[in-house]
Amino acid sequence: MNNNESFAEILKGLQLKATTRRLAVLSILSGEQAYASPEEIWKKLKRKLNTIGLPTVYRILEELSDNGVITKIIHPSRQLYYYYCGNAGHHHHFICVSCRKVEDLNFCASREIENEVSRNLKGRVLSHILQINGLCEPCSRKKGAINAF
Amino acid sequence: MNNNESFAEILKGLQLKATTRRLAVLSILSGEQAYASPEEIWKKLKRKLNTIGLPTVYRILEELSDNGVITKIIHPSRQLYYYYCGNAGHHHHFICVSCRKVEDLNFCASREIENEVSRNLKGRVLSHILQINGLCEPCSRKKGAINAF
DNA sequence: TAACAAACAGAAATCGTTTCTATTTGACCA
DNA sequence: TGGTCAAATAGAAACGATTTCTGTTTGTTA
Ligand SMILES: [Zn+2]
Ligand SMILES: [Zn+2]
Ligand SMILES: [Zn+2]
Ligand SMILES: [Zn+2]
Repeated sequence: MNNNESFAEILKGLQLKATTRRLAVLSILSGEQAYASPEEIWKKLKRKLNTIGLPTVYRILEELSDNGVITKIIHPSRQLYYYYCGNAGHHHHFICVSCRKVEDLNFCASREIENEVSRNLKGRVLSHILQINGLCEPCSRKKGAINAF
Repeated sequence: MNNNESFAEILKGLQLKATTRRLAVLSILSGEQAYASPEEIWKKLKRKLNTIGLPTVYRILEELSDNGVITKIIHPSRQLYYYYCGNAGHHHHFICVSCRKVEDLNFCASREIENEVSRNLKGRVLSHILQINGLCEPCSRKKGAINAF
């Protein structure tokens, strides 16, 4: 089973049509080594498709993100970025604000948090954000990398 | 020492002038029970000051947030919100996406994360986000509250 | 292959946020 | 207390990432 077929399966499972556009977005994104902006993804898509609108890219990225197929990056600049992470299961990310590399963290405090919220606050957790912003090893050696964002 | 005086001290410590505008922003924000948007804060400021520009509000909020005096809320809608939290020391928040209440969490995984990043990834942590989005106790009882944001 | 809802293109609008420049203010000191 | 100067601000304007809208196309199912 190649990537396109497995992506089609994923979309079908979410009751989303396996359109050329959606498969192309997943193909591009899964080939990226770093998180990418909607416009960057759009520019790459235009090379392989006759026509593709930027609003379509926004819509597809949001759909896939809402369904957990891709990850939305919370960038300090507040611009939107997305990343495809093959790692199944709930986890969080260390992102490099300089070169945009994404690395998995094997840590999540969701249990402790859930306990505290439900016990002390009697509230209901809908979602949680845990993201570490920093510089990856190569970037932390470069002087001035921190100014790049 | 009243609030204004202590806020002036804080600003002085940050080498920021204790201007009428900055003190007014802190006064408004410290009286809020919920996180507020720049425009909402601006509207309240206009009631107590002759003139105040919206760009000024944005600038002051960002300054105070950068210096850790107030907290920036990472809202699912990606709009900017700020909150004044009197609780000194590093901590994180549970926010209600319906009524905008903010509650403190006594939990932060920064040590574990720092260890994992520096040991496994050899990277450098610049900042981390940990925020729990949900519904507070009263809102979780109301039907339809989840649709309010 | 026909039918229909879902998905899309392209243009346009939206609006939260930032930039810019002239003016005012606050901190400091004589 | 008044003078000085950099810091801070007002107001207008621009910005640009994101969203909305409408007519058209596409994918799925039978
Ligand atoms: Zn991952
Ligand atoms: Zn988690
Ligand atoms: Zn707090
Ligand atoms: Zn923390």
